[in-house]
Amino acid sequence: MHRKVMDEDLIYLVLSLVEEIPIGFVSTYGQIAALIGNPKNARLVGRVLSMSEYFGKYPCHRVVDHSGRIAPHFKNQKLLLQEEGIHFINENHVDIKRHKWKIGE
DNA sequence: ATTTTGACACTCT
DNA sequence: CAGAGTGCCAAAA
Repeated sequence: MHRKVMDEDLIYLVLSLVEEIPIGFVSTYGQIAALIGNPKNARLVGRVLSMSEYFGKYPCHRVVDHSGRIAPHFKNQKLLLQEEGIHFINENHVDIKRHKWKIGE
């Protein structure tokens, strides 16, 4: 029988997708949200990622917002991305047009 | 129960 | 892209 997706399932879904983002690419909260079937709830993805360290190590630094802006209060993110070859157009925006991850590449 | 807050997105300007 | 305005949803106050 069908039951509503609960937080733990959600966390699993989000993190398993984040884990699939290849080195050198970035995804967005909205993209992940759409992939888990909640296109309207990108904020939920951000909430999960904010607690992701508790569940293990995931490449959560490869998730940015729709304009390419990196997460506030996550100072290591820029360095981690640059180490993977991501180009920045300014202090806190990656070149998302160039690096956005498309499923199936 | 109502308001505020936050790792967001979309549409215009 | 930057800013402002509006929509969204869940957790915290």
